[in-house]
Amino acid sequence: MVKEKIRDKNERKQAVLEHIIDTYVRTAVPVSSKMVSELMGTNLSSATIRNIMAELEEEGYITQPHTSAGRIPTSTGYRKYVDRIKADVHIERKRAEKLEKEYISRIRTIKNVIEKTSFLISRELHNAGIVMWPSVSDFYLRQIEFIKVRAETILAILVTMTNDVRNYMIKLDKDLESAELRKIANFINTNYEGQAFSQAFTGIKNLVEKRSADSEEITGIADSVLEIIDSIMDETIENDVYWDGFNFFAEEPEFQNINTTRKVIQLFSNREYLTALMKKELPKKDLNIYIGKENLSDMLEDCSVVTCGYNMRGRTVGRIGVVGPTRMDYGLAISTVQFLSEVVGTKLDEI
Amino acid sequence: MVKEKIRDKNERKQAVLEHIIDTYVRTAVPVSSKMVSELMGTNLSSATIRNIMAELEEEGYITQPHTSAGRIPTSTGYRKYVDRIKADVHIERKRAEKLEKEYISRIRTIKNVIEKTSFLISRELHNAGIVMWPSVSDFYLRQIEFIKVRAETILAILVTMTNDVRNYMIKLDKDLESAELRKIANFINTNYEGQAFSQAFTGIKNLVEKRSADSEEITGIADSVLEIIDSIMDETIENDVYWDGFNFFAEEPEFQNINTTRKVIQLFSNREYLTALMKKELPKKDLNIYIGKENLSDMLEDCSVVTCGYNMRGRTVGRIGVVGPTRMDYGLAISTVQFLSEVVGTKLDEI
DNA sequence: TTTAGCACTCGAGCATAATGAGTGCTAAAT
DNA sequence: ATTTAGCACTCATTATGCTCGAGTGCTAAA
Repeated sequence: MVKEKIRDKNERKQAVLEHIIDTYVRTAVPVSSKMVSELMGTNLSSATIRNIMAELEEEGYITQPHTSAGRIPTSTGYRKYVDRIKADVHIERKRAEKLEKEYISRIRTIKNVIEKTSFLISRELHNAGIVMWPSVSDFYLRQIEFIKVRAETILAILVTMTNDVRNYMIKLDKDLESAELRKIANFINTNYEGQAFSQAFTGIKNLVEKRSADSEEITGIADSVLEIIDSIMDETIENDVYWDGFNFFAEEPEFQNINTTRKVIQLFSNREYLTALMKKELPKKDLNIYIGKENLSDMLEDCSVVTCGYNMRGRTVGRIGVVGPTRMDYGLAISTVQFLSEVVGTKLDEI
Repeated sequence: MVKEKIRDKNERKQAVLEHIIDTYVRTAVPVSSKMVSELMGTNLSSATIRNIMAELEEEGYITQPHTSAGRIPTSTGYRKYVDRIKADVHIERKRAEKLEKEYISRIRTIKNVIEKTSFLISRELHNAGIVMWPSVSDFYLRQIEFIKVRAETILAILVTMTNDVRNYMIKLDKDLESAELRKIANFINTNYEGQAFSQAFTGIKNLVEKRSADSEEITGIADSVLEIIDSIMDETIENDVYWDGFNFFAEEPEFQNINTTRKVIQLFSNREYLTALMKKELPKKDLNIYIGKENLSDMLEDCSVVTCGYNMRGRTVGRIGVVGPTRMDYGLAISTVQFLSEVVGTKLDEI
């Protein structure tokens, strides 16, 4: 019986926290006990709510900007809220269908998917949408070609199964003839089409290093092949980040604060940080959420970042996400990012 | 004699305007008559200066934020100032040498030049540096290759004399064999290496359309060649814009004003506008300056834009410039942009 | 034509007070 | 034991009035 009561109480407390967060997210104004009391269907007076709110403040979930103001959630408060809702957040069928339809036209390359997705995230959530490309080494090889640009310099062109194209200028120790280059390209194209670049490259390296019989066509120039492959592998390991909708920040009331503004601009002026942030979480497919001060960088201390990995052929190869002020509709953000990460996965597999 | 006096007077008036502008640009604080009187070496009292300032205000060159404040320049004021100084602004030898030295290392491609230049502009002027790429059709052909990606789809790869690479996916009406593609590439490479792409392409079109004897190698597939050339020409006509140092805006006092801030963010969130702005001025090599309200767009009404064309092999093919608040050191901006546009020209010709 | 001198204007800074939203605490009610 | 009515208290916000001083415009004298 005692246990029962405690659970009741905790649930009520939780409900209060949720109401505070929901309305604060909507209005950007500190929430009063009276407000919460009205929102809770149960007829609890504001005085009771005040007691509960005092406890919530004690526990660090909410805080007062000043004595005679209502409460606003802390990072910890948002965290508790998010941890509670994240498991059972689901996108509405209608929204899901509407979003999926946006991918119908002109989605032929990964680039198309990346751009469309960051656009959709920013439009739907009114915040900056960010998308990390798969590393080129995770793409699938359709074709590789080498062009001799001048003595000892070649241009390697990688065409992926998704029709994205990458090129790398490579300086070699030894000069190669166009015919030799064609031989190498031919060897790779016939034996490795459809494989991931990383896989293809390690495959080639193994074969060449072992001087395997399968690679007799290129035995004479084995060293150069290894040199080429190594150079390309160096370049293809990077994950680029693309974003859109930074301007939505300017519309948020948080933007009144010059200091916050400066930090956000700083953030979006230096590519590296956002890239590092997403890269760190890359291997996992899971949803990941950093709220306010949970972010290690000052630049992000007034922001939250919600990201989720996406798969290509069953492997997690990139992440998509949203960056916005801490006062963010986490439910919507989670459901949208999570859903779109699935869509990105399917689209990538479809093309 | 009368004429002589009037010139004296006008010159004095001009000097007052210049002092107001110089100090306002430095301090961002309205300039008082006392201040100006001290700055002018001549011993004119503040009362006299006040009379002159009243005239300047009458004529629309300066304005008062409020009755008991000093004066700040208007767009017209800046304009008059700029028109007066722009002819005899020259960069100091030392600065010029220092800037030129920055281009020593790792400048091998146009991309390197573009990125270095926008970085230098933003660093030197503490404002956003913008650089418009030459259109690909103005690049010089080192090599062109075609890769057959699948039936009726080919990838065209353009390598420029500066080692920049562009690729375009082209859908054809008719299928072509790899051998045929190689023939076309070969034809172009042997006959047009070193020429500007635009020139090469029109040359090819003429030849092929006339069924000239010089093009007998490719007569069988003339239609396809024309189709390919047309597709590429469509794509290569664009001028991309690159920028850097947007974050410097956040440090200017103008940034305290949320409204200005919003507009500036809007501006940098939509690529098209800046591109259009520079494109419009492209054909001319001249320095171009838009001050405050002279800009047609609201987004730029608190900003000024200083741009200058740069040449490649004697033709103006792109522009570089700076975007900053109206309160900008125009002298420095003009000399830097002008000088760097020359440097860009030489560097492009060198690589 | 210049300038000293002075009245005038107006923003900035500061103190004071009223208002009211919202709280915390206590004592009574359930 | 829990809830709540009631009330004192706090403090941001707004308004008001005040002084200070920077800067002006104008006038009359130099």
